[in-house]
Amino acid sequence: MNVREEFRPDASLSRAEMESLQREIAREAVFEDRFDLSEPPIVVGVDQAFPDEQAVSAIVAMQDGDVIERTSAITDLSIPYIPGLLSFREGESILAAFETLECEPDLALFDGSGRIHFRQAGLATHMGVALDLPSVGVAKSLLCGRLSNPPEEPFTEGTRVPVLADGRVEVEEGTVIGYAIQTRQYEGSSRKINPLYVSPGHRLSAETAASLAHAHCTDYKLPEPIRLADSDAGELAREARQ
DNA sequence: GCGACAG
DNA sequence: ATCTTGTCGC
Repeated sequence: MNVREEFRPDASLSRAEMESLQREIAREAVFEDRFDLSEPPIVVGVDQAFPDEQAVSAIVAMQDGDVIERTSAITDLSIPYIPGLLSFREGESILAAFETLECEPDLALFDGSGRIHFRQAGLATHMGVALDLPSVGVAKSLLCGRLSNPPEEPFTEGTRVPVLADGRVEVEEGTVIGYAIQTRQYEGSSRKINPLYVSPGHRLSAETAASLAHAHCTDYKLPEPIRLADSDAGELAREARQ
């Protein structure tokens, strides 16, 4: 796939420059439904693993329930993990992997936040804008924002709670920036499963992002394309270490 | 100083 | 994320 070079994450930028680029990305991002899905749509899941000081990004493309392509890339890591700047640490390897992808995806699911981000430019938003591809952020914990009228925990399976912008997000407070979704839950057990925090990356509304992510959680808590990409990345990381 | 922090 | 064994539950 083609990459918009002005948005390629550059780890040599200063922290202030990274934050400034994120504000530009957020202005470029569209948090409304502006996409067309081919029939049947091609959905890719993206995930990373980190052997030593390197980043492995794996992409799994699925269509109609089948895997149609798998690809990956490995790059050196140059900056540490800093909350809010994740895409600058992991973005280069992700884009490198996309540049080897042969099929034309309709949608990408990322492991991390999209609009649920201090400057509304999380990993899924940054990558979605850089690739001009409809994207969704699927996080396992909440970076910022707050739940709106959450029911009593643990949430029952199927529960969907709006995530609202709080004082830490650079947008009008109360804006719906994503959803907490309980895709799986135990019944009659003392154990509990945490919800997913889904947010639009690019070209999608929060509602559509939630529905699309949820629709791909066929067998497990995580959307299937992400789950498979996670296992691919993990396996490639083991090989890279040895 | 306090609180809060995706992967 | 990563370092890692055992352990609980079906």
